[in-house]
Amino acid sequence: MNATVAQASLDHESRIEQDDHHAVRLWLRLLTCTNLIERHLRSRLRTQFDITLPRFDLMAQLAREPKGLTMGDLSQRMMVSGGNVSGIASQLEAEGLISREPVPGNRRAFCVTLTRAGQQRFSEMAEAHEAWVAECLGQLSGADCDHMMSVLKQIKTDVAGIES
Amino acid sequence: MNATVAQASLDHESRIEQDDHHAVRLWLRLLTCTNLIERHLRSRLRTQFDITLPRFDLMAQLAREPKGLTMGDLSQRMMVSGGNVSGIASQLEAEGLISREPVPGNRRAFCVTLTRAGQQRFSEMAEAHEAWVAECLGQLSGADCDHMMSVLKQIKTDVAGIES
DNA sequence: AAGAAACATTTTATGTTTAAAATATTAAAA
DNA sequence: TTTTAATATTTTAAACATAAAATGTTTCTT
Repeated sequence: MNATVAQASLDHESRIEQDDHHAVRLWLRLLTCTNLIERHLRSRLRTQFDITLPRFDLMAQLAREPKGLTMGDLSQRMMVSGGNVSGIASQLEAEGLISREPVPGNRRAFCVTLTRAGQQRFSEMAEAHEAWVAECLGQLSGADCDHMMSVLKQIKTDVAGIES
Repeated sequence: MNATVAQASLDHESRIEQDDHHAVRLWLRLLTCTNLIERHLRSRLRTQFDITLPRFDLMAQLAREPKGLTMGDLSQRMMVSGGNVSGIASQLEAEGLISREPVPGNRRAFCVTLTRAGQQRFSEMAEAHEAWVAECLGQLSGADCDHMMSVLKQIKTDVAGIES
């Protein structure tokens, strides 16, 4: 990684370089795999329900919180920018799937909830979505699934610790 | 998954439903993890080298093929649309990092290669990029890494088989 | 050779995403 | 009270992404 390292540590360095290469290879495969599935789901949502993945994700967050969420909550949970949530929410509101109502004690915030139509629509989509995901990942053994879950959890922790 | 299934198969069905839930949970974690790392790399590339991930990816493809690639090759390898490659390549060309030259025997195609400056620039970035990825994934044991690789390979195959 | 089909790329229109600026509200400090 | 800082959201500008149309080239058929 650094051409100026002492020759005495060459073995060690080459070992580290190899590990780095392995890490990159794993990363590329991880990325390809995720993109493949994401593309698949995106395409199905488009063709079957004429909806985009971000819109579906926003509705999924709301479905988990019947009491509603603020725009900021949504931004945080979806891990996207506030401006992004703002745009997506506008579209969903125009379609009558969500509603934005002012919060009594706080004139800055809006409480976003699924409308009746939104709940109905989402439950249909969620069922199909679950089946599509199972189609992609269902072939994995329980052990593989568990192992992946724990490794990914560790990665999540590792990455979160970097920027601190 | 289907509310109309016979009661006699309830155990079996509930088992399937549970597996589906597991699949969704795994998918969400996979997505979160990948996004986390991608965001991290994107941000580092931006701050350290003032370049975007797509531009870096395009240069990475060219770095692997010193003889150059056509626009169509790039589109296929990067798994993005041709129009997209066209736009990204224009910018990189304007910055003098790649060059597009006509192919002798085929006036339709262009051969895209890294310029001298592009090679130099990319090798700096690649070194840093590798270290960043290792920072994210380097804590994994060799066994975990190998296991992930094989599981992801299977997933890739499974997903590819769906749309056929 | 002429026309049709396939190929390689670019352009256009539309939509997504982010960062940053702008707007407005609330809370805290002087 | 007035200023300041923090909060919540929207708007704007730029990059990215796709599909579809347009352009030009090559190959195949007849």
